[in-house]
Amino acid sequence: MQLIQATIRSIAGNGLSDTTMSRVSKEAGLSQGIINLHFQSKDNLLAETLKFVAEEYRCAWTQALADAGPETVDQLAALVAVDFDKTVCHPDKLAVWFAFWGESKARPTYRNICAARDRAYRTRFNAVITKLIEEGGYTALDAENVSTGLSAMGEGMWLDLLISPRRLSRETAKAVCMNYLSYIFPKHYPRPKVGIDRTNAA
Amino acid sequence: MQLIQATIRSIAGNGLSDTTMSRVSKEAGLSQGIINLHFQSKDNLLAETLKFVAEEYRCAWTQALADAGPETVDQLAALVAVDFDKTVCHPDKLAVWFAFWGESKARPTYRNICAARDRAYRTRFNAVITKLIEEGGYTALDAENVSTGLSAMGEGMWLDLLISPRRLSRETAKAVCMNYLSYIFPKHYPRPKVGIDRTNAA
DNA sequence: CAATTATGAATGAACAAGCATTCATTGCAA
DNA sequence: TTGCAATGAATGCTTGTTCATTCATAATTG
Repeated sequence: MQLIQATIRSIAGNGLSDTTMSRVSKEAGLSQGIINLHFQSKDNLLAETLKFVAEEYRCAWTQALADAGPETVDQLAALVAVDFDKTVCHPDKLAVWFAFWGESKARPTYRNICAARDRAYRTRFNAVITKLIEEGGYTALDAENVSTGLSAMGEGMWLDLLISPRRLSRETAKAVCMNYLSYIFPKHYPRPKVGIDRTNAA
Repeated sequence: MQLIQATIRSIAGNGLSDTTMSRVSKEAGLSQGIINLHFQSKDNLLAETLKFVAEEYRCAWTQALADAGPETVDQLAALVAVDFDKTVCHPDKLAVWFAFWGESKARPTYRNICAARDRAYRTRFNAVITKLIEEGGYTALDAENVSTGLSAMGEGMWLDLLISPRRLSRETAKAVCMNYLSYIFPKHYPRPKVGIDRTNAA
């Protein structure tokens, strides 16, 4: 939807607290009243925008998992990779996530949408990691611990990509996560060559 | 300062976009005009609030480093621990960080404060990790990679603590980070017993 | 086939509510 | 009396929302 895309751009460009009805409709090239016509209220537009981004994320990892094939190793690598996918990890989308996370403590609506996304993803994530631990005989590992740490690392990378995109590229961020995997699951992921790629990708 | 504390509580309770001058002054138990008297403008109050939290964080890790003694192993453990310290990792403070991170893409003022905090911290963090790599003869490790990953994991944990404080305690979050360290620096950090503590700390 | 009507999306001026900011006034301590 | 921190009513501006009106297209009619 044209208006949701305009909202995403406005949040990225003006911040959530300076995202007004008139700015969004101007961004969309439409008139003032158009948002209330289609979304009833501003609150609703914002909730729908968050839902849109969350749904896009869900689709991305579902598809990635399907494309990865039957091997658990590939499935886990695919789940990590999707976090740094061009669409999902777009600067504007990152800004949207952080904008809503910042408000989520005060707004149950936002928090619930975020928590639901998290639950769905983590359930699947946990299952893949549990399977890899079993298949690989990594008896010393705890699935909950690994999945909590790995997904936290991914989210922290998003913050770095949001705040200092100059210092970090999506590729480098992914490489750092893969490096973590290579230490946790040494039999399944190659230890990358020393040094992180410092070429600055757009 | 009384007004900055009130601002922190308001951001945590109402969100940044519903944090108004009247709400903050009411929260502080003072009158309408008081903020402009002491801080000139709302923008300035918010910037000072962010600076306050950033400064508090800087003091915390500086002190932690001083208290840790001369051993590099202890220094790194102290830097990880401080992220989950009761004061620094307080729910309201987390809400403040995420609120400003969410706006930072649109507001250079906020972004600069965040980036400055990041630079100072990461320089020190990197130095400690570099030293441990040298001392321990971990030739396969790249300091930049390890420090990027570890600090990202810490920030991701903050998000989990903000969104789902029920699922995760500060202690558990720290344990997950320490588990990462035990895989990266096996000679220096004990591998914790399997399973993460799931007791739900307040 | 042309003329007319019906339909629903889009408009933008108007409105009340809430906002940040100002400043003449107050209260209090020195 | 003096000096200064604090007040809170008043101000002008911006916000979200409404709704009578416009516009473009589809359906109906003679």
